[in-house]
Amino acid sequence: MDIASSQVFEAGTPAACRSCQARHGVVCGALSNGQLKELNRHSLRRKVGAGTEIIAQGAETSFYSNIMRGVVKLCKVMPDGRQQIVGLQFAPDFVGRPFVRESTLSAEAATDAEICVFPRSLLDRMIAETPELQRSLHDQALKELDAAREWMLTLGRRTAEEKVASLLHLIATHAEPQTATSTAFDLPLSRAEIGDFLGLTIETVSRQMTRLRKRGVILIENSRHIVVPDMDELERITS
Amino acid sequence: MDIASSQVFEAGTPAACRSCQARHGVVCGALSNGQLKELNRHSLRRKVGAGTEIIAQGAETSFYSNIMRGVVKLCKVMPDGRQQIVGLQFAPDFVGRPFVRESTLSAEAATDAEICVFPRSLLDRMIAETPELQRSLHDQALKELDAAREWMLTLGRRTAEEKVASLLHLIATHAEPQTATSTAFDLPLSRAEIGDFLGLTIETVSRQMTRLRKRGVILIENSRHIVVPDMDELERITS
DNA sequence: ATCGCTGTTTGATGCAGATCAAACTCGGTG
DNA sequence: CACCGAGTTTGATCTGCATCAAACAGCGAT
Repeated sequence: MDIASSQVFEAGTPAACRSCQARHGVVCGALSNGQLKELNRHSLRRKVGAGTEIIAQGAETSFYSNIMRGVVKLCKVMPDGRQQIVGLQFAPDFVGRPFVRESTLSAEAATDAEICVFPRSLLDRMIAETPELQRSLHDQALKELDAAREWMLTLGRRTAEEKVASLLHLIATHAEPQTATSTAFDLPLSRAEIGDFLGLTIETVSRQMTRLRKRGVILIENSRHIVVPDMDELERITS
Repeated sequence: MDIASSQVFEAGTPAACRSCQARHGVVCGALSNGQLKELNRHSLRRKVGAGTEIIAQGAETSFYSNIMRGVVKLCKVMPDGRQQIVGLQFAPDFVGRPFVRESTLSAEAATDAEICVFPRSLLDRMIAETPELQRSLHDQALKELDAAREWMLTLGRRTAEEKVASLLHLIATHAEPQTATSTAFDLPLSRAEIGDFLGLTIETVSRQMTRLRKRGVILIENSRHIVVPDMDELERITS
């Protein structure tokens, strides 16, 4: 399950990363053609199944990734097992903590995903040489900081109903296919994961979902597929 | 009360910022002598009283600051008045959101403080020209991100008692004068502010403080001055 | 001193969400 | 098909924190 396993960089075939050449991803967009070529020689595109741990909490990291497809959750767990999701990342986000060897959180694929994996040492060097890349990662860090703080407000001050509505709004906003007002999307998270993101139990999440359904705010096609007839209505509940 | 008032930069006397020359602060440590001189010509050291709003939520910001002394709280408030503190900043932290015109949160002096104020346009230019400054601000953003995520765990998954212990631990860690195991410090926050940081009410904060006192974990010399006989004991409660 | 104001503590009661428990759904498997 | 197990929903009850209410402490102004 460990993406960092040595065969990735040593025994694996370092295939060119076509997506990166196409300038997807936070990292590749900021590089020169020469750098991109070098990065491609040492990077590898990987498909990972839902639930795969990409980075372990407390472990040394030897690589960074770009998310090319799918959703990755960032998790913190306490010694007694209590758990909190502290961020959701979507393509084309960057995963990894520049400059610091040890990760204070775990990153896990929430859905099946494709990621583009770079050796840490190489990317650290490129960051140091490329102000534009530094800037690009700085931007992402600030974006994540805003998201984290917005979520602190949700965790600290919103009711269970508002929390669930906020989560649905967040997912809907990041899901691609949207019509004018109505939106349909797949939830990348189970009820348990939603609970861990919102600081609630499974049961409370479930109850709030059915309350929203009974009020006509959402349709639950199945537990993972949601339709929102009117996004404004959902946003209103968010507060 | 508005620090950004025009007289600061137009009518005020732009005194040299001695602290910055001494390389305090996140910004000044990363600049060349020439840049520092230019920055000094346009920056101003200001004393602000506790409660002064430095940046208003939703307002355009025309300046950044370095905290030279005191504590600054970062706040988000909801339309209905519910409020969440999303960060505490101590000297020599940087205050302001690079690259973005409008602030999504307010910054307010929690204690009497001294800050070093720079015009936004000038510092933005220096960031663009100075990779080391970019790096320095990037580092701070990552540090704040780690802190925000750690606090998300506290908000989502810790009990009231653990929350209060976590806050005391946080403050104790950032307060300067510490003996080997025992620590004494001033709380920079009122009970109401602590509640807004922890997602609790004033009453619950107060009750948990007296519980910790009765158990001998802390001494409350007065409501703002705390002694922790054994930091390990406090840390244990934090979980 | 006495007043009045603001912040804090303490007490009594209520309720949102946790916990405990059981039924239901659905996709996979022998 | 029946069976199983994991995930989800629903119901009954409990509890930690919120809410409502009142006393208390500190402190500047008169």
